[in-house]
Parts: sequence; structure tokens; C-alpha cells
Amino acid sequence: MNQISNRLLKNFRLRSTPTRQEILRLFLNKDYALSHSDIESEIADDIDRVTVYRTLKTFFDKGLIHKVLDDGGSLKYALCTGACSTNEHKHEHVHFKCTQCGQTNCLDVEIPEVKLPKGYKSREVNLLIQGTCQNCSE
Amino acid sequence: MNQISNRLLKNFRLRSTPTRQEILRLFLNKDYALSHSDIESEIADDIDRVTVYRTLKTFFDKGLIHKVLDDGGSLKYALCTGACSTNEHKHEHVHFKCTQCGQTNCLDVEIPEVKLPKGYKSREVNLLIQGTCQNCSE
DNA sequence: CTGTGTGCAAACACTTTGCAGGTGT
DNA sequence: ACACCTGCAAAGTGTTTGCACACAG
Repeated sequence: MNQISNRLLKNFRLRSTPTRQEILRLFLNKDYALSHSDIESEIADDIDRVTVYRTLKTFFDKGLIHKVLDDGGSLKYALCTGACSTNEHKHEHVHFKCTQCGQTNCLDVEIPEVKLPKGYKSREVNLLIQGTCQNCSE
Repeated sequence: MNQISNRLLKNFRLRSTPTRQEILRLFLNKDYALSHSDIESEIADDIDRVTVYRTLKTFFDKGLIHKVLDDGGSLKYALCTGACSTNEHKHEHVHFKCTQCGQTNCLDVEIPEVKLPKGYKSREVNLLIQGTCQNCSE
């Protein structure tokens, strides 16, 4: 796991520091999107809140993670899939938020083409679906 | 216009106050989504910031307006279409945010069906498309 | 008259910035 | 050695809460 996160950081031209590794490992361990406070509560106490902000910003800027929104307006982050690199970024995301357990994850489904009114040009598409997830629907 | 906003408030079982009318008129005048600060800067100065928060919350709770997100994580609000009432709420929204001018508006297009993995149940769908709008694409 | 809305003050939560010292390459 | 990370402190911004008074119905 350490190897993976290390390599990932290298790939994205980021210095490998303990903090970055820890946060990155967190994303690798969880298969759902994490909010700032999720992260804060799961990492070592001696990591400063400010550093988390900066780390997330760095990861985001370099294309390692992407933003995930839910209808409450709260912001979460999730790892980009392997398809993303610093240069080429996949700009289509489907996110599913379970209103029961609160978890948000990225689904690997295609977004169907949407017909836009004349003159509109699409550059990025985000689809948020809210409902009940597999675990909670039983 | 006053008539309209008054009637709208009545329909949603809300007391008609000057503040509510003013904010409601703002939504009626603009055809795009408004952030809290958009609203604050457009209404009379003697309306308290706190009142705006509470008014928006009330409107939202009663189903008069809905939330609109953009990828920056900033929250905006827009009037629900005529199809919405307190009881019956249309839970499908397509929002288009122009990255040039920053305006976000609700598009009246159908969201195509998305195939979800087994066990997932959809209750609400939000589609955010970002790109260039009609005005800015020339 | 009664319950709700509003303004004010203050608390609270969230995010950013500047700087000094530490660390990866 | 150098550029970049990090922690700390503090400022800045956004949002919520409690209370007293005002107002709509």
C-alpha cells in the first residue's frame, strides 16, 4: 500500500511526505468520497487542519482527486480513476449518494448524451443521483 | 408582479412580508440561480443577512425553491418550476453553468434514464453541465 | 391576540493567509 | 542547497442561534 501511494505521488510529480501518504492511503482504503472532516477524523491527530486543506488543494490541482457534490451543498473528494492523469482528465462523473448512510461513491456508468439547447457547449458533466444504496435497501 | 409573489406565498402557506416579497420578486425577475451573496447585494440594505438565510431556508423547506450546485461547491438557489408544489416535488433537475459568465440556469430537458447497479434505488437526480452558454459562445 | 418573522449581537464553523522552521530530492 | 511542506497563529468568510420586539393573520 505504501508502495502504491508512493508511486502515485511520483506519477503526479508530488513530493512524497508522510502526510500526503497518509491521506492518499485513506482514499485508497475507502471506496467512497470523503469530506474534509471525514479525513480529519481518520488521520493522525498531529496533522494540522490547514495542511489537510492544502494537501487536498494540491491533489485536486494535480488531478489526483476530484470534487464530489451532494445536494446538501457539502463538498467531498474522491480519487480519480486510473483513466485520469495530470494531462488528460476524464470529465464525466456519476456520483451516487445514499440518503440513509450518507456515503457517496462514484459509479462506473455511462452518462447518456443530453440534448442541449442551441448555442450551449458542454465541457464537463456531473451527475448526482440520490437514493438508497445496495447495503441500505435491504 | 407584486400580485404574483403574493399569490405564490399564499399558495405555499407562507405569511406575506415585505422581505419575502422582495426576495421572491428577485427570483421571479432573474432566470438564473442566485447565491446568497447575489441576493444580499440586490436587495435593500436594511434587510438583515440573517433574515436572508432564514428566508431561503423557509422557501426551501416549503418547496418554493431548490438548491443548485456547481463544481466549485458553491450553493445557489432557484425557483422551482410550476410543476412543483408543497406536496408534489419534481426531483429532476438539469443545471447548466457557464464557466465564462458564471451564470447557472435550469434547463428544461429530460434526463435520460441511467442504469444503476443492482440494489441501488434512485430517488432524486441532479445533472450539472458546465461549459459555455449561448451568450458567451459567440 | 397568537404565532411567526425580523434585527441585532454573538457564537460557531469553515477556509485562507503569512511566516518561520523542517524536510524531500 | 533549494524549493517546497508543514505547523502555528490569526484573519477572513460564511452560517447558526438566542433573545426581544414587531407584525401578519
